[in-house]
Amino acid sequence: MSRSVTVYDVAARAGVSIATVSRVLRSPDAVRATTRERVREAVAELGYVPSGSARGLAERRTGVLGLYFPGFDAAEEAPDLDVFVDDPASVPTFTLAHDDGEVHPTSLFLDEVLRGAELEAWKRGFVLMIGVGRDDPDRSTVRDMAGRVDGLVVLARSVPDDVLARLSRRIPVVVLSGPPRGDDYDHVTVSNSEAMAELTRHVLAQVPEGARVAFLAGPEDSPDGGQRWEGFSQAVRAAGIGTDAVTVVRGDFTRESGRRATEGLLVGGAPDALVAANDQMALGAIDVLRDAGLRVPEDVLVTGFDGIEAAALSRPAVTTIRQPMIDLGRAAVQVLARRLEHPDAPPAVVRLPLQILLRESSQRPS
Amino acid sequence: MSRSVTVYDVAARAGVSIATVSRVLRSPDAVRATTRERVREAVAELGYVPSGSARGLAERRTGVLGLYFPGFDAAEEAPDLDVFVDDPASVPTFTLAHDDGEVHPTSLFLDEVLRGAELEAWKRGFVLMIGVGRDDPDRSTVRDMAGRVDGLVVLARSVPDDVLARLSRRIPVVVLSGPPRGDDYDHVTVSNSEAMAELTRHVLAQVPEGARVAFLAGPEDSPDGGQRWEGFSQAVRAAGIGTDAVTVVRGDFTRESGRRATEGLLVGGAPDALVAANDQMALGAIDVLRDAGLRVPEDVLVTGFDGIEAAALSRPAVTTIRQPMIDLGRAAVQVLARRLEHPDAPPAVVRLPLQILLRESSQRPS
DNA sequence: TTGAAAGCGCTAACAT
DNA sequence: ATGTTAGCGCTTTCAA
Repeated sequence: MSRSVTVYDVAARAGVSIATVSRVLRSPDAVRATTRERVREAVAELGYVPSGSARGLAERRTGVLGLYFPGFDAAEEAPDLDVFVDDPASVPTFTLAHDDGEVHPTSLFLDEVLRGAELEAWKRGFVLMIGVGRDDPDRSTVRDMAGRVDGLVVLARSVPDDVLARLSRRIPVVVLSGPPRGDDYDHVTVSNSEAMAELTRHVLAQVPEGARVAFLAGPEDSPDGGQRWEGFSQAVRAAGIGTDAVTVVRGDFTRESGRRATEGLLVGGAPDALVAANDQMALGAIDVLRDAGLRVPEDVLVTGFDGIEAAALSRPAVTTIRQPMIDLGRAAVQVLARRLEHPDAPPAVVRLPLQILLRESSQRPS
Repeated sequence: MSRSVTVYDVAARAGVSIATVSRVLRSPDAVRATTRERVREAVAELGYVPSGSARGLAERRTGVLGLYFPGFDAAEEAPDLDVFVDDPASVPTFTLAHDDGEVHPTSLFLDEVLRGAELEAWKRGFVLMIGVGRDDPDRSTVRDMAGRVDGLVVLARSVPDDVLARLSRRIPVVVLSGPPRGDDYDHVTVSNSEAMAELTRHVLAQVPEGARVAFLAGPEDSPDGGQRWEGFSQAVRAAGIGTDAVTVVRGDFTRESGRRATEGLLVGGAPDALVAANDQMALGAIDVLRDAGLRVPEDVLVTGFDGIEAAALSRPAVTTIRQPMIDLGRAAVQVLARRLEHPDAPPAVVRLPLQILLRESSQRPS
């Protein structure tokens, strides 16, 4: 591990020039079979692994694609972990705990996007670098990444506009999820509003004329939340429902906020249907409805959005709209790869279909 | 996007030498304030982003750590996704589906390890590169990675021994999860067998003398499965239970295999307690027990292993042992970072505590 | 088919 | 405080 083995070492060992070593690695057919073998042996004997940095520099491409997320953890929340305790005996081998199923509602979304991105990157011969945006004043992480990759996928709104603009002067950038704005980046997104409108129609079809309908909105500054609201309100308007029959309460996408908002809602009397802007809040709403003695779906229809696992496992199972998470990741990398091949193609906007999953919570028993 | 901006461009623009530009970026205090400002302006105006390859080459370190997994997807299973349809109208914006909660039991484990690794890497100023092992004859992905990173975390058994040996000549390698073998790598792992023994004792304490106990084992070649079996059998022996009172059936860690194995088990009569080598199989077992009219935990005690979300959400909630997944990732990166600082320290083995989560499925109502 | 040599963009002595 | 310059390890013409 002292000094790394280089082309020079391999060349010397095989009795050839470094150019030949390079050729054996990159275009083996350009080298006579016997020499090729000699070089390969030297490579194996020395345990040679080419330096990615040197390659990247010479080739002017790194073979790496980047995926940049907004923080899926609060870094400051994570207690320091220090595995190097002085007294090994002080580390228990297990701990016993009574547990009532505390479940971390962490970003399954990002996990799956990541999977899709990795798969597609691999198919195209790239490896994937990931970075997470934390409260990092100058966004040094994403800039670091930009210097090391051939292209970057960033989640919408995870990078300030000016930083993004700067990075995109060096490498192509694809913006994932979130409303395509009229910028010059490639976008990959989903049809939030259309799908929500369709789901709303499905709900409205099941409630009586003049029923009370409620919308449980997300935070004001969420573009996804905004699009979902638009889809809902459009369907409601199209159904000729007056605004007085519609109540809107707002949460912040957490289950707890769904509970609070629903409690507020119930003060004015229970609605016949409750359309939530995401699954977590829908689950929170169901908690509160149940406590209030209301049955879902018999008394109140409830729907969510996202397709998280808890929505499927909950009783009643919650009707929702699933994001094509894996495909979002795959599509983003595809778009990036295409951009690398055609730097001057016009900006692309790819819109992926959502899947509406009809489950118990939205089916009024007839 | 034509030719990238380099130090030379910045230097020219600011009217200084490239060394000064480099200094402004790396040790700003070594440069007079006015020059520093001039350089910074040039950087901003040109949108300069330093090349990671060039840096890596000059510095002899990349600032990147690698995480290599065994394939969490069957690449060949994934249908090709091609987002560039000629007729955009052919792409639906949503699809409607009735759904009964099919849940993908994918590797939550790896997702969380990844999170932990990324967090710790970030704290230490590294970025993370990830790679997935697929049926790739010459393991080119992991070798590619090895050339691009300063250190590598590999999941146990995801890389053949000879390949690993070769990579470790270039960069330090940490092996994650799985039994530490007497090799020269650093290892980070958990106390599978001790925790399983403890859980088994908990179960045995609740069944009558002479009760029938069953173990639902994992695949033969799984080291984790093996260690869990050892913990179980050791506790059973220690309790003075004869081998005739213990039945062992084997599955492959999937829910379906848990069902099949349990069906086979029931042919010989229901056991009083069923200890499964993972959660999925425990859930499958509960499916079958319920269908057979047996109640959990009243008639049969059941336990799992892993701490997946479905185990917490299922009714009855399943007693299990949770892997400290995030901490595994964090610890692996810590060990790697330490190795980078002390290349000659003796190989470390870090063993993280497991958490036994007692839930309904293993508590005989008294 | 092979070798010599010129970069690739940066860092870090060493000079000034 | 700043500039000059020699690498870092590879790829890729261009010659032989």
